[in-house]
Amino acid sequence: MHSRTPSPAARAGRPRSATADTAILAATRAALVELGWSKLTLGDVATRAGVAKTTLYRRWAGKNELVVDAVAELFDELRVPDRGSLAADIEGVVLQFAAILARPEARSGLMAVVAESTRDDALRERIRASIVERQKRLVLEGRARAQARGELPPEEDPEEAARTVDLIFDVVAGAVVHRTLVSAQPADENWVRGFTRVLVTGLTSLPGRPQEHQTGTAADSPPAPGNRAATDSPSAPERKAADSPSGA
Amino acid sequence: MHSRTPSPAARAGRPRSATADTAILAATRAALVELGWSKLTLGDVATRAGVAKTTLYRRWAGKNELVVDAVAELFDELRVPDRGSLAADIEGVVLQFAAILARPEARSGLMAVVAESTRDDALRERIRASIVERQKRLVLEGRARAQARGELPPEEDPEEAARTVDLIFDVVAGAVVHRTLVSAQPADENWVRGFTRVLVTGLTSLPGRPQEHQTGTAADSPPAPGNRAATDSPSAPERKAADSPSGA
DNA sequence: ACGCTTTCGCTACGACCCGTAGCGTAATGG
DNA sequence: CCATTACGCTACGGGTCGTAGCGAAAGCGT
Repeated sequence: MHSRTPSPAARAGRPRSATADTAILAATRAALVELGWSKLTLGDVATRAGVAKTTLYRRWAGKNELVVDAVAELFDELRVPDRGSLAADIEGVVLQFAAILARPEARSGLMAVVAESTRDDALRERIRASIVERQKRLVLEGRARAQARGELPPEEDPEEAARTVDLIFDVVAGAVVHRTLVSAQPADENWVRGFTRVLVTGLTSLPGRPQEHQTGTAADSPPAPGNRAATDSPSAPERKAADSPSGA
Repeated sequence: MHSRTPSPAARAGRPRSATADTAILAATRAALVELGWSKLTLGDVATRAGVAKTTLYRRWAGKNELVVDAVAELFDELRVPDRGSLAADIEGVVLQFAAILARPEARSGLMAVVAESTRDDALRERIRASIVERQKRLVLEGRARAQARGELPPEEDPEEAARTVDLIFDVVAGAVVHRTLVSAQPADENWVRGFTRVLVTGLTSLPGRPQEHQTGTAADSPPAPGNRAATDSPSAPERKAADSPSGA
């Protein structure tokens, strides 16, 4: 063995410009603010970033993938503040989420790529990995903290717990998105307070597993409801060519 | 006064073909299914509908407005079934809503126009009037029914009540949309049951104006959080030219 | 220092779609 | 029968797409 590649994915030749990546993503967000999704063109982004249009196509397959990466960076700042109670923690996270969605580059970009992802499985997976999964971790973190405080009981059935996390996540993210983008009204403190009150009340005051009273089978869902924790390690965000310069 | 227009908006000349309208909207939905939003072209829709491309532009300002009208018709079938209890009624409506969102023409079309509406106020108003408002009426209907049953107390402060309706609407619609489009998992009976349980528990088991126990002021929200009930009567869907052939 | 490899900037290109103008024709109402 | 409006059709300039091809630049290994 003579030619050992010193580090993975640094094989040979001229390396990709890292500054170009950040410039392109920043230019994409700027273009989203000024033009919105539909009028954003890759040629324009390339000009703003000071690179050639062909460079863009060498790194991203198209507009969709580029915008996903550009928007994903906006969610890097999300944290779970320790405010002392479950309700207060949720309020804090929701307010942060709402603040991000209030920015025009997120508004116009995020929903557009989600819409596109309904016809493009690879794109949806990219969104899930780079945006959704990061948010879901916040829910897990908040639950762990609430359990440590004794506000929530420790989970018994892990599968049931996972389903609850998914439910909470859909409710929280969905409500904020709908309030912000569809109803077009600010998710300000008042709204977040009312929303959190309903959510926390609904979560804490319902018994662990009440009764499968009416409709029928409630807990014997088949073993594979989704594809939880089955699409992770391989086939990362899968850039067009090779390396993965996006923050990560 | 001699030239009395016999009926409003039927002034003179050749009337617009009503069949063409339905054909165009149906063709739009078909194109959404086959091509999705991004690859849908107006020329293609015109060909499918058997009309000239210019006819499309005489009636709709562009792709956005056309798709809004085409998708809006999908929501005509929404009803509030009387299942006997608030929880069961909500489950019924949510399941209907989920069924509509499961159709590909709604998935790819709805989110795309919502995304576009973030930069186009007229488009957002069109969506609100033709889609959102219709759904919100279901919430009002369900609440009235629950009040008649005694499950919910009659509202005291009408402004507070309106705010609650908006909150419920954002939570329900947002959660279903997020579950369906972002998480990309079916909003089936099991999920709807769990979601409804949390929502109904949160709504009913919180007293009308409880205690500002931990987080702080919970009820003294300022009087004007949004601009409710201020954009209604004038400037209807405002087609491009004149008449309004969409179902209505 | 020398190649080898990969990236970069640039130009040019065919293909496609947009949105409109113009024309002759069809369908109503007065 | 005439004014008015809608329709189908064709054609057009303008813009974007995504790719190909080229020479030059920037690293790595020997």
